[in-house]
Amino acid sequence: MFRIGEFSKLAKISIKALRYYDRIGLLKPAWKDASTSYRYYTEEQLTLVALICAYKETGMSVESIMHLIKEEENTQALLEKQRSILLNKQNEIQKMLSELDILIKKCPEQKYTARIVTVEKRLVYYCRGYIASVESIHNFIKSCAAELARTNPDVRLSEPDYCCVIYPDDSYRESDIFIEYAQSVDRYGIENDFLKFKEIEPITAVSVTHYGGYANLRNAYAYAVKWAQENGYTLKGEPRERYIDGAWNQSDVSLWRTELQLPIQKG
Amino acid sequence: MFRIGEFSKLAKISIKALRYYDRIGLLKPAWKDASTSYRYYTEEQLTLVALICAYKETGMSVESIMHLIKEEENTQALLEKQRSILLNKQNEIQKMLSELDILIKKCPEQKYTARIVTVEKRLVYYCRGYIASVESIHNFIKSCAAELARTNPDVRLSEPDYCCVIYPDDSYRESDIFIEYAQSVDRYGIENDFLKFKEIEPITAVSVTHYGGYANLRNAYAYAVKWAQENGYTLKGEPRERYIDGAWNQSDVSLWRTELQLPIQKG
DNA sequence: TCTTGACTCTCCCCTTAGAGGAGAGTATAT
DNA sequence: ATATACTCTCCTCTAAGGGGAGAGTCAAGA
Repeated sequence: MFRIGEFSKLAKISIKALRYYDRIGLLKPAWKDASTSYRYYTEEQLTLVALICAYKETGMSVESIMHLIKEEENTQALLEKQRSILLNKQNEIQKMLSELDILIKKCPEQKYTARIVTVEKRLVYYCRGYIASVESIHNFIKSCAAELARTNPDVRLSEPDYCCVIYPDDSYRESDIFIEYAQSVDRYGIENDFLKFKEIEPITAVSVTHYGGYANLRNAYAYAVKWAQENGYTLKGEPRERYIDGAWNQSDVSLWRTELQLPIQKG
Repeated sequence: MFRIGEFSKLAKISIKALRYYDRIGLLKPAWKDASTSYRYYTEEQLTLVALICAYKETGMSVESIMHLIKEEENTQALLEKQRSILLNKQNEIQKMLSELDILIKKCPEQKYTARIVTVEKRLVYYCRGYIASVESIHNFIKSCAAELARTNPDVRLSEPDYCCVIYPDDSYRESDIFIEYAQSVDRYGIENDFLKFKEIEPITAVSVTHYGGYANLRNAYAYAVKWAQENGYTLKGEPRERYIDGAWNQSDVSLWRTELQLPIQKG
């Protein structure tokens, strides 16, 4: 039996970590003196610590390690899950590096041009729901189209096309984004919980087209708002986003095209 | 002027983040109503948010972004620093992935063999200091050798060789590890704050040789402790580690060789 | 003018995996 | 008996906000 300090040196793990693992139940000392609260560990527990540390080397969370140690979950599955987490992180870092390169090279800012558009009153079908992130927006749009085809095979998409997304939530969020997708159609159809029809009010809006990924769509907003301001308009109503070209038809991100419509009124 | 909700939607940033940035001073609202505490933002601040978010896309900390925004530090330098941080993370993830592969493939455990060694009383020079992590141990050893050569050019390393590292700290730590490096020599020399001489007491120890990286040196400890236990010895004294082959002479990690000596006594 | 619903405020707790330290109790060698 | 080393629990801290409670505020419709 070793006291915590000696065990710590033999196991090459900090005392703090041992006490923490005791507390959360990952590794209880073999015996704890009830009167002094001293922790005592056995030499068999050295092997267990080695296993825990091996798992930790993979970047796994202590919670997952706890599952593994107690064999509550399938080991291979958890390891594979961890691998996919790591691959994900790798991708994120790749993205960050390329963003960094853009900043280091001081690439010229995108030039925007604004124009006034009027969107007539028209009939749309629309769906509201939550998406995990803006990257997965086309999956949502696909499921809307599929739902329309399933429940209203006779409804046709109409010209002039109108297809946009608004974010009716109070404020912006990074995840679990609440969105509304709308697409103009030629007639009313059958509604359900997910898919409904409505007439959208006509608006006048300042329109700005953004090329590229969605991360710097903010710049388009900033430009549009500034332009409206300078030209004596005030904003009124929910901004709309029309995803024209994107991951669904263009693999080159720089060809993605998104139109922004900020409803305005004179004054 | 926009209230926080509308500004949040236009800037595509959460209200919580805006309030947080206000609190830490990264982005104060253009005006704050003293009586209601309402925050009001201007359209110029949209551009600023876009910049902040662009920096955030690189994974930079808000603290660094604050420096960049306030132009307190050299922009290019900070960006390059961030790049090296990211490259570092990339390496770590690579390591984790290979550790994961080892676990998934259930590679057979290393087989250890223990033997009893006696280390005679002998004269050593020794240095104590802190190292950032066990990976940088050979740099420390190099600086010890350099110090000896500088201050005691006439002192020779003696046979039988004795060269080891102990961790005289109370317990194990991951970083800022306090170590003592010792190497046997043929005579006393001039001491200074860093380098000293002493005779080490003779010990009997159980010796186990470990091949490979230091991450699973724990297994060697576990084996040695168990072996000592089963053969009726009790541990007594600081474990010693002899780094025989390592990063300094072998690029292939699997060829690294480390000897563990756990001092024991019969009983 | 009143009300109602939407919006905003501050304050508090929560997240990981422990680190650092204070103050008090305990083991062991001299 | 004491000195020193060791251990205990408890507290606060980390980064970047998220979630929610309870209270106050704004703007539009009745």
